[in-house]
Amino acid sequence: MKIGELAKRGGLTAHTLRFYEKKQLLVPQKSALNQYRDYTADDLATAQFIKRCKASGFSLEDTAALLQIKDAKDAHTCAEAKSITLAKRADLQAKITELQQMVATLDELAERCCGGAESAEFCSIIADLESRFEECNHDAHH
Amino acid sequence: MKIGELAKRGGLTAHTLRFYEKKQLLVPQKSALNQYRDYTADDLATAQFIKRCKASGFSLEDTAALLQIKDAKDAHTCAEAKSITLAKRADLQAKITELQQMVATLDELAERCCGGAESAEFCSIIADLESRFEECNHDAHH
DNA sequence: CTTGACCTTAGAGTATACTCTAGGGTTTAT
DNA sequence: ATAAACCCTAGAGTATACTCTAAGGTCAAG
Ligand SMILES: [Zn+2]
Ligand SMILES: [Zn+2]
Ligand SMILES: [Zn+2]
Ligand SMILES: [Zn+2]
Repeated sequence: MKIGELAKRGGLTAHTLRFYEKKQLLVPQKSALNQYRDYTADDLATAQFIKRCKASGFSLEDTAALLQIKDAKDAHTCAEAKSITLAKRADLQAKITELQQMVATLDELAERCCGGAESAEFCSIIADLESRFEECNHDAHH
Repeated sequence: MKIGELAKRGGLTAHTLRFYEKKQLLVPQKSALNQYRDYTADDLATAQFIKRCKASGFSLEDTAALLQIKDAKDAHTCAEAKSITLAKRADLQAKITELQQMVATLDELAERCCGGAESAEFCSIIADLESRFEECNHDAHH
């Protein structure tokens, strides 16, 4: 099938498919006649594999490694696949922890600010970011 | 003070300070004599304000808005500051939820794979990503 | 046979936040 | 006075994952 059909069936764009090809993730045959890309059903399966990798949080680099395993299973091991998976899990968990810390900080910032239409002169958020750590002085502007 | 001193005292690099200047976050005076940047104590405070914004999860764009409030408090309100803060909180929370979903998926992938040195032919991780959803066939390679 | 839909390539643009380089001038200390 | 250390600008490079454009060739329907 041509690139447009694979794009439609795979739920991605022709641009993205050409990008994946440049990255060696999905390299189709080319028609000898007109140089159009000619994708097979296997190529569609690979496109879906890539989408699942993405949905699971893998980078394109991880995905390339997983594709290598998929395409030559005998030459690879469960250990490799699991190692990639657990490494990514650890990455994401670290990122989550970092973001949760930020959310906690933002909660602290927000909960002490009145959020009103008054001047920010006594705003606790600005004060905290300035490291003055004063209370949002409500008496002063309410 | 010159850029190197502010960098050292603020815990960032001169490159970063020039970058922030290009982004209009922190624009110092320039010495008439030699065109060297001339930072004040207030500029140092601003650099620290920016660092705290970053640590709280704000983008440089958010930070620019917060700096505008900080530098003209009378012209801004608590509502503005709180709105930026809560919007960022929501962003980060959404990102966390997305990442947690990915971690859950990775956990499912990993827990059924033996992680052994055997061929990946029957690896549940690869099978799942191929959407075959088989069990990691341990009998086959153990 | 023409029109519109689709295909090709190479390369630039988007977003975020830096990070670094080249080429050249200034300051400071010995 | 000279060398190390520091400063300047403009612009390119890094990372990730696309996204789009320009200029042109091909295909299918009426
Ligand atoms: Zn208030
Ligand atoms: Zn406030
Ligand atoms: Zn196994
Ligand atoms: Zn396995």
